Amino acid sequence: MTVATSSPAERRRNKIRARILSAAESVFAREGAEGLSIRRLAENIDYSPAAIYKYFSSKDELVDELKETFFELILENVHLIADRSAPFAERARECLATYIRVAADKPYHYAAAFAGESVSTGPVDNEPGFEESKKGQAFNVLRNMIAEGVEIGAFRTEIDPSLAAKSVWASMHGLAMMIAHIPTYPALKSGQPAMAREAFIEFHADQVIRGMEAHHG
Amino acid sequence: MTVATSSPAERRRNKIRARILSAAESVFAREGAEGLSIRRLAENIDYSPAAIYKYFSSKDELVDELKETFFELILENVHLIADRSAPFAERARECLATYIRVAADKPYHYAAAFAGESVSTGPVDNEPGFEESKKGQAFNVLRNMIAEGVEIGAFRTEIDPSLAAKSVWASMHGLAMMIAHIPTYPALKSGQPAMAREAFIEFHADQVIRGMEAHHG
DNA sequence: ATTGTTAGTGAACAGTGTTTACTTTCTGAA
DNA sequence: TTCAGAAAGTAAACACTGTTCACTAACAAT
Repeated sequence: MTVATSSPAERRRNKIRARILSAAESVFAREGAEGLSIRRLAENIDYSPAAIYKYFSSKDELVDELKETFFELILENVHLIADRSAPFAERARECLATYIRVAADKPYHYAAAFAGESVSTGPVDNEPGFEESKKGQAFNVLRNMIAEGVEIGAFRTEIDPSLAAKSVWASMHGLAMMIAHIPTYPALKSGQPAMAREAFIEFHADQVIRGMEAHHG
Repeated sequence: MTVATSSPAERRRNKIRARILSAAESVFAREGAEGLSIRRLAENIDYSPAAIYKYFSSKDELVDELKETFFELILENVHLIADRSAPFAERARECLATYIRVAADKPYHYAAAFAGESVSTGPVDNEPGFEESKKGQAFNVLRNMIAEGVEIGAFRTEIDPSLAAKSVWASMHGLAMMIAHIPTYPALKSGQPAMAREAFIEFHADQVIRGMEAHHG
């Protein structure tokens, strides 16, 4: 407890850690988790492979940090829309669309964030730590938005926001995954005019929201 | 062109091929693609690792066959529902739910079928061979069902079945992936009573269909 | 019986993530 | 300033992976 929380050695260490992460990030973004090998990474930053293990206990841990950072990015972008003072309908649709856009921008990150090497890795609900994780926070934004929709009468009253949020998230997750794995999604038959991705994203978000809407009259 | 299409040698070969696939299938179902190694597989069937390569040109090709067989299973099950003479609304919802149930039954298969090793592997649309693939056929069942819904006035008239089918598929794909990667999905907060998976599947399918429904009156 | 194709193999190649034993470098206190 | 101890960094090995190659043994057809 002398110099707050940063000795020279410590700062140096963090810098190197960041350099490793940065090098890893750029390879990962282009070639995904399989393409990112410890040996290649070590070569990129002029270290020995073993050196990496002084900063990360495993490749998984390293990749996990990339994933967390990525979900921070999603969360930021979604928050930007969610906190806007636009009409509810528009705000809701844009939140969902933004989620997809960010995912589409870094397909490998998105796919890896869910398709963790081992099935059932990472907290997604229930387990302690979900509320605090970036994923958990993103989920909360979504749930609150749905709750607002129910309150103002835009969505059906019998809708449980927690439950619906899971359904909506699954739907958006599906499109995000499709785009992540198929660069040309949504490709159409060669004969027809191809619908632009952006338009499709809006259509999809619209469909998902329609599923919750109330119909007075 | 002598004995039609089956010499003794050929039948023997197909038998061994099937034995390899069968052994691979059971390992794959339990541990996924990563857990299925050529060496372990070879040991299981008392062959040398190199022998496998006399029957399959690569591990990918072997796994691809498992995936195709799996999608055949999905297609069969969905067809069973689609061809039933039940009310449209029920038929539609059960088609979607069935897709999820089969996926949930073999999570590794489902996840692998989409998250092929290399991004953009396998035809998903546009590319030649999609119409003929099991995936393509499943897509067609879905599109036809939506077209029927539009025709009988259950769905909005402005809906394009091809387009909507992609959106709906994405939504179901999302839930299937969630379940595939998180064995306990949809887990709820420890305080609340957990909603059963089956009920959640129906809820989700219902939401997705609602997104297309017309509202007369 | 001889040829040629096919089935099957052991050993190696080129990778992978990770660990261990070792050296060097730096830091913090006597 | 010296000196112990921790930390940084490494070469080499371990235990895997998918895959290929040269080779032998078995079988089919002429």
